[in-house]
Amino acid sequence: MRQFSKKYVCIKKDREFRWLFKNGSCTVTKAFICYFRENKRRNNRLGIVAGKKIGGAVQRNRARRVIREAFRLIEPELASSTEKRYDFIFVARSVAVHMKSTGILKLMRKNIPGKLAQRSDS
RNA sequence: CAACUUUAUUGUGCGGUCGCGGGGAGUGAUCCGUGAGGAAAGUCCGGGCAUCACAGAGCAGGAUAGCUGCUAACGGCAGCCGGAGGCGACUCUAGGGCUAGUGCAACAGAAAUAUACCGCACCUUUUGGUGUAAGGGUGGAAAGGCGAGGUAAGAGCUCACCGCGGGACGGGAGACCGUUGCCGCCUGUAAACCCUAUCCGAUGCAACGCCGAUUGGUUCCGGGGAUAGACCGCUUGCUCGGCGGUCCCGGAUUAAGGCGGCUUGAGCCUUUCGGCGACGAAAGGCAUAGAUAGAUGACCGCACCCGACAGAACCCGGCUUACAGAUAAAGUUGCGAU
RNA sequence: GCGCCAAUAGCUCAGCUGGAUAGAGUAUUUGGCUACGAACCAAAGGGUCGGGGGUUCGAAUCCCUCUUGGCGUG
Repeated sequence: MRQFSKKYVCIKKDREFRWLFKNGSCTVTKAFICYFRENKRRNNRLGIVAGKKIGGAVQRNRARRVIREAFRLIEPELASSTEKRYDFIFVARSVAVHMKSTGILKLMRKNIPGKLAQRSDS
């Protein structure tokens, strides 16, 4: 298990990861599995998990970078569309290694906003 | 030209926009410059560095194993010697000692470090005895091989040649090589125990050093409070009595956390000199990651063969393993041409 | 990152020290027992001993190397 995220909007602690896996909602695509839950902070927070399953260090780094880049692009859209802020954890799957970040971004646009809306309705 | 052998280098490149780590400049917005590998890998060896231990020596345990050198050191490298393979360039080689001792050698075979089954010969006699190791067969291995002499039949029993071992002599720095009118013929296995020679203290940056409060734990010290009652420990088993503790404050210690260690080091490049070479010496030049859940991605343009294996985590020297291709040098063999 | 183990039948393990037959339990299949099953009894099949190389007459075992799992350590 390997965890990563950016400095000022990161999820670091092991217990936070566990908490999200247990209590968060999730959505699944071919490239990643996304867990998310509303938080009470000012920022959206990000955590990425790239397990040993998907390959060596090169493959894991690649997956992390691609997901992080895609999240960087979609984050302003999420922030502007709703007042609420969320914690996200992306678990990389082996397909993500061979994808471009634009491909991941499309998957995120397609899946995430809808799911967020669903949760806030219910 | 074809088929090879060896060695070395390289590992998409350039420009633009956004994004990330470290550094520098600035009050600041921001700007400048920099940012993974030959294996960064496996963690198989050797060091540096750090803490602990340590008078010296020995035993035990581990490692290495032709020689001479190189080196901080090595199980690495260079050159040479011996052995094996190849027409050759060349490649591979744990390569000390079973003639120090002990152990092991299944099955087969008469017999496995010793012997006599079938044979062969002689003597007795119809069955044994004696002498043999030519031949047969077994096995990885059967008292060196082969020929002649010799003999009842045979045998290094004797002789010539060859092989191996020892001694002597000569050459070499040494491993070794050569000669020999001398002495011998000894199974294999030490990646079996072991012997000989040389080397080795242990643990590893999650080492180690420093900082650290309104927090928690632990034990100790100092001061104060309480000793009405309760509880715990000690005081011999019980009762009484006694002593210490509980609560508060301060200090020490430790854990989460932060900083250092953290990149200038046996450094890299060029030239000259010494050396067959590994390498060493001198001169000149270069600044080249330092993260701490862990930094390199996305998009656009151009070119081509459309880019392999793959990501630093204290640092070096090697080894081993993975690797699409591209380039250069030296050399061998074969064919053809001149 | 550092330190250290293991790999043998479908599954769980022994054999490795000290070299020459790969074995046990379980599972599978067949037969018996039973009215039928379970249990029990008897038998059978099933092994590149993780891969490669070396030492040896001979390697699951000894040596080297690679691969795959697992453990410890803040």
